Amino acid sequence: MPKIVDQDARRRHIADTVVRIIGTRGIEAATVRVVAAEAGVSAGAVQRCFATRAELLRFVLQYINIRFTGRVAARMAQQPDPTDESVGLRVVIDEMLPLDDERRLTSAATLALLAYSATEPQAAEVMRSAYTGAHTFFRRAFTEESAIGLYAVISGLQGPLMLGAITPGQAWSVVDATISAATVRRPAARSE
Amino acid sequence: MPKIVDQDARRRHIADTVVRIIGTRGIEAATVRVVAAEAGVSAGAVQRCFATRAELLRFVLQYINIRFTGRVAARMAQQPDPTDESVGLRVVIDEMLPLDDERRLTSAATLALLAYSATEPQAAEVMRSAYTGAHTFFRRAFTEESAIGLYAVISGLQGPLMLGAITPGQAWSVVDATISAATVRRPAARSE
DNA sequence: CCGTTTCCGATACGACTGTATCATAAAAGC
DNA sequence: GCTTTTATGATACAGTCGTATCGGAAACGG
Repeated sequence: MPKIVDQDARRRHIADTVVRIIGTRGIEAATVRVVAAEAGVSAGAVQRCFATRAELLRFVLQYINIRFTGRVAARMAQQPDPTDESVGLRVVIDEMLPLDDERRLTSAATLALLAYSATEPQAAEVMRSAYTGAHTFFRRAFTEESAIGLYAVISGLQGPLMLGAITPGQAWSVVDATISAATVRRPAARSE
Repeated sequence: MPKIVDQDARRRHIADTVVRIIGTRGIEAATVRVVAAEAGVSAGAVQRCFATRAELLRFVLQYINIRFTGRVAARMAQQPDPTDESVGLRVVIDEMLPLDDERRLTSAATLALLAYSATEPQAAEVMRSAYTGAHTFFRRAFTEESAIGLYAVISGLQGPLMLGAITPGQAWSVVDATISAATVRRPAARSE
């Protein structure tokens, strides 16, 4: 056999590169050649990892979700009380907002891939399952309506934040107000 | 002079076509040739109306906003009480949500152009001014925080709605709850 | 140490991209 | 009615796209 490389690791490395490219230059710049060059691999390597560009973009979408979960888990692990639900909520929201360059890249890429999903059924499927996952998470603490609303607020704040139309402080104020107004799942948890 | 055509009308017609193309086949499909063919004009005509593709996309972004304003105004004009603020609010929100095929096209195109704006400073400028306009509108009735929050909710509902992850009914429930929880601009308007 | 198998990077291909150029046809001035 | 002027649609061009193909390097079985 020829020199074996860890294909899965390479796929993740390429996906990381694609997120960076889409986040900085847009989805149209994420061509096979550009991705290969930026990732430091040959164009053939990209082709062998992903049969088509559509498959690559779909994988990137999944990868962003997986990476997101991993980051949240990592941050939760080093919290004093990892089981505290409100802390977990805050970490998840914080990780979703484009509050630094790193998360700005991810937000921009996610936004581009959401728009991409609007016209690509297979990508839409991936996006939908990601949405279902988020929804399930928020449903742990809130009613269905509040869960949808909170997720919508966070998603909707990404655009203005990226454009610099609002400040991170304003975004957090809105999030806090939304959480306060949200109805918790178990009324017994609140004194009302 | 040769046969004169209404350039502005042609620009709007092309922009309409571009919205349809982006909404159905994605922004990458909005090439000069495809746009020309779909609009029923020559490629040269598109070139003469818009010097570059970037300029075309920027115009489409502006055009969507102008068209949006026009539609809201048209719907308001045929309301029994066009000055009723709550009715206006509801019309604006209704027009922003992808609740039929027409508005779905616009939402998908807007989403794609927002993602595009994330990496194109000039388009970002247009997007920002559109955001400022919306913000100003919502500020007429609500506090700044509530205005940002309401706009974020509506924006954030577009994705799940387009994906079919939530129903229009759920979306409206969330919007209603958000409006109810929002603090109005003049406390005197409410009995508290 | 030598097939043999497997995967590697490079190259090839046809299609399509955005943009520039250009001959031509149509309207306006007189 | 003829000249002048200008917008028109077609074509040209260099570059890039996604994808298919292929010779050769690298590791294993023997």
